[in-house]
Amino acid sequence: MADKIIVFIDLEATGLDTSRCDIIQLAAVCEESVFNKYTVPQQNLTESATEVTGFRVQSGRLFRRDSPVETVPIDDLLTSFIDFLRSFRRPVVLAAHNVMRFDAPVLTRVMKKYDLFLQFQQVVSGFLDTFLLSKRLFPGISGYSQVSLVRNFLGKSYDAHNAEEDAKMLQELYNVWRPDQSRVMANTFKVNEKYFY
DNA sequence: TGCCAGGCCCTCTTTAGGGCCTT
Repeated sequence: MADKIIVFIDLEATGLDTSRCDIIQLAAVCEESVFNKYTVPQQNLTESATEVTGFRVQSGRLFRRDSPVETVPIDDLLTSFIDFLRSFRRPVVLAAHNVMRFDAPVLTRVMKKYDLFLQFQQVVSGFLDTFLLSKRLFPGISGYSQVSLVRNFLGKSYDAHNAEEDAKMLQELYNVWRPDQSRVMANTFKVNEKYFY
């Protein structure tokens, strides 16, 4: 684990169905390095995703809360994300909240769809699930959503469902928690193609 | 027509059900 570097990520998507949703925003944070890109999804957002994320597509353009957002094609987003991860020149562990139930299946499926999974697998060694980690670290607290964890441990509210802000807050939480290596290892999972979606 | 994610975890469990967490 010592040779690895943890990159905190978050993605916003058109819905919760990991077998078919499209990525809208992908963000990654590692100390002061930040990656954040948007793409126009190919399918409509579910009603709840529109409500929760504030994204909508109109005339082929992406808007968040009525402000236009600069976008790139999805394959550009994915390749530049891999380039960003490769720039650390160390095996990367991608950390996200509930990553095993959402971000990992989506990322894996989409990387495979664009023939980028092998490249992805070459730079990413595992996924660290901070949702599972937080439940092990702090049993019995009132809730484990990222919003409630940020409120309880950092004492602030933030622009949730903006992937960049979510990733930055997750890094702050992790830095406050300072979990020992055995806890981190126990909640880190290998990258493979067998995610259920 | 009517449905619409789904695996993990917990417990008033195991011949099961419901809540959590992600968008």
